[in-house]
Amino acid sequence: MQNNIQNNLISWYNHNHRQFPWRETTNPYYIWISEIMLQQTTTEAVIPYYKRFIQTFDTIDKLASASLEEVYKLWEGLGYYRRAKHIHETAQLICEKYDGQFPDTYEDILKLKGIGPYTAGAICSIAYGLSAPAIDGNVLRIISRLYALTENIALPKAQKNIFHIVNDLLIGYDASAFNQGLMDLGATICRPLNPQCEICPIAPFCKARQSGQQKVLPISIKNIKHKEINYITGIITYQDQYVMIQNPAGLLENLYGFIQYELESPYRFIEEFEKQYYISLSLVSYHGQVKHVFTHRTWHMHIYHFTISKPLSSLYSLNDISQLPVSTAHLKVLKHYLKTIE
DNA sequence: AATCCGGGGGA
DNA sequence: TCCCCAGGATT
Repeated sequence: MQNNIQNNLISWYNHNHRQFPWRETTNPYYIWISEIMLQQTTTEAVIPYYKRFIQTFDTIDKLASASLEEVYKLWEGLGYYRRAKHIHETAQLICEKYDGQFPDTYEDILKLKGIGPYTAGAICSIAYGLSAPAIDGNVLRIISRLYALTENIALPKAQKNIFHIVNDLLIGYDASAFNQGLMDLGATICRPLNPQCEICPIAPFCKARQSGQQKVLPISIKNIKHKEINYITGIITYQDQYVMIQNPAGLLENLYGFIQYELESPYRFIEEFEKQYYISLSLVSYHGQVKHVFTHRTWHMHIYHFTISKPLSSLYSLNDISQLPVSTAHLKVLKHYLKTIE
């Protein structure tokens, strides 16, 4: 066998690849679910969610007939909740349009909601053995080093260039092993910091290593803007029940949480709440603050306990709440609040 | 092209 | 702290 990038990588992958539950199947439905969960999410975080998900919905049909709420609950804590919504919608579309069979061409797969170029390529190559690139963060880094590319890989132009490079490399080779080989190489050897070039199967072909630039490349410069927001977060109770609302479109869409306003005083919270719900609030106590960091913002949630004198529609007991999909931020708030009233 | 969309872990 | 992670949709 010829000694080249492709053969070295594929052979290395076949002998050294990592074990994951989604690598025990080529069922397109399972590969699809795993690839959606793996978007911007570490493999270790995905494992328990993946197992639980396919155990609960072992067929596309069962996923399609489930309620959206049930799918959100299985996604609770994983983040990027639109993924759950898209998976649910897409399962229903597959049942109607494709008779419950996951589509098997790149074009059809790419049309599905929540599936972009990376995920379409991954599903095509892993589930169907089709020759399609799957360009993720690992591949951008590896190809940048392999060819000593000096462009900023955060830019779409650089990413398109890399797509074409991988597309050419793939022709005539095992796309599944090649694509997954790049992922494993990026995760274990060609890591962002301190790449292990001594044991890399494609080191002889690496331009960055040849020129001593392996600790400089890739160039990856991103614009980061981080906002900090203060919230008055209201724990509003009626007897032993809590007011929880479902978030509108935007951050944490459709997840449940406590009512919070971007204000500086709990007294202004009362004004705002009464204006919106026409129910009077009594301020009872302060319970400290909880910080939650998102990628683009940080919430400082100042927790106040209020009571209402008559019931509101969205009241839930603690037992009810455990059945609702709730954001990690507000699960932290609830836990903190309960600890302070022990 | 820029911005939004979560949460966790490593250094 | 900062950065990254098997990215995609929207504007």
